[in-house]
Amino acid sequence: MDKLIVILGPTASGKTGLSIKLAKRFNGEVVSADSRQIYRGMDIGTAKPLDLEGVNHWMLDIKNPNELYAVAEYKKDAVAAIEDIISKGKTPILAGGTGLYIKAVVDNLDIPKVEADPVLRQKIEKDLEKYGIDYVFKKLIKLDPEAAYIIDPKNPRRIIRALEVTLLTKKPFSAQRKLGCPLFNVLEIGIDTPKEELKKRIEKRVDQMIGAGLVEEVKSLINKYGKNQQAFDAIGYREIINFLDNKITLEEALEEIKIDTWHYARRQMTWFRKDKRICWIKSPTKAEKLVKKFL
RNA sequence: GCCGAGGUAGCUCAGUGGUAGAGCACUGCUCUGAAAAAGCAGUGGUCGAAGGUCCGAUUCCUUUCCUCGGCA
Repeated sequence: MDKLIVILGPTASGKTGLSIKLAKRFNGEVVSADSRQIYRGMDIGTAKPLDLEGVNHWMLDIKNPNELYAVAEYKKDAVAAIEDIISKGKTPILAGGTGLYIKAVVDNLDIPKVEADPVLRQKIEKDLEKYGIDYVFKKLIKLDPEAAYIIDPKNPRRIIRALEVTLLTKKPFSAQRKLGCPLFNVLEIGIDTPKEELKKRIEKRVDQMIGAGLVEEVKSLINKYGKNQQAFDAIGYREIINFLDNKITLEEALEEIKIDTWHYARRQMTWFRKDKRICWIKSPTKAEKLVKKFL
C-alpha cells in the first residue's frame, strides 16, 4: 500500500514549517488539510504560508470565498492529489488542522452522497424556529429510529444533515455512514506543544496578523464578495467584520480572535487525542527520524 | 471634609432572613457534504472586614476599609 505522511496538531503549532521541511528532505509535496486555506484571498487571517520554499502545495487557493465547499468534496480532491503525487514517485504529506478532513482521507470515510440542499435546510430551520428542536428531532427518529443513538438531540446542524440525507435518499442516515478500507499506509505525526506555549504563540500570531494588514484584507474581501459568505464564518474574519460594522472596537475584536482561536485549538486537541495512531513529537528532528524509518 | 452609589465566582452583574445564581472565561467531551462550523457537560464563591439583633444573617443595624461619582 502506498505511504502517506500526515502532519497534524492544533493551530499555531508549527505544522506548515514542519511539512515544508519534511517535503524538502524526503522529496515530498504537501497537501493542505485546512478548511479555510482553500479560499483565495483569505491569506493573513488563515496564516497561509507565504513562502512555500519551492515545495509544491495542493489544496490551497482552490475556491473563491463565495463558493461552497465541504468534506466530501475535499476528500475526493485530496485523494486525487495524493495519488498524483505518488504517481510521480514523490512523497505525499497531508498537513493541516481540520480533523474531519484528515479523518475523511485517512479513514476513507464513505460520506453519504447527498449534497447540501439549501432549500431543504432552510425549511427545516424554519420548523426548528417554529416548533422547537424536540419536534424536529422526533421527526428524524420517526424516519430513522437508529439515529436516536448517534445524533445529538440538541444539535441543530447534526439533525438537519441527518434529515436531509434520510429524506433525499429515502434511506436512514444512520445506515449510510461507513468506514471504507484504508487507502494508504499512514504515518500520523502530531506536534505536541505545551498549552502555555501554544497560548502565547496564538496571542503573538494574532497581533502579527493585525500588523500584516488583516483589517485591509477583510475590507477588500467583503467589497468583492459581500460579508455573508460561509467562508467568512472563520476566526479572524467574523470578528473583523463586526469591527467594520462598528459593533465592537478593534481592541475587542483582537481579544475575541485570541479567545476564539484558543477555543479552536482546544477543540482540535480534543479531536486528535482520540486517534491513538498519532505519534506525538516535541521536536522536528524526531519527526524526521520517524519519517525516515517509515519510508 | 461632606453627600450619594457600590463592594457577591477569574470578569460583568442578578438575588434572598433559612450558608447563593446567570452570562462570559476556565476544564472535559461529541462529531461522516456548514467542521476555523454546530452542540453537550463539569469545576468554581468563608457574598469586603469586624461587631450586634435573631433559633438562624450574604440579606437587618453599627463601626471600619476600599472603589466610583457629585459638592466643597
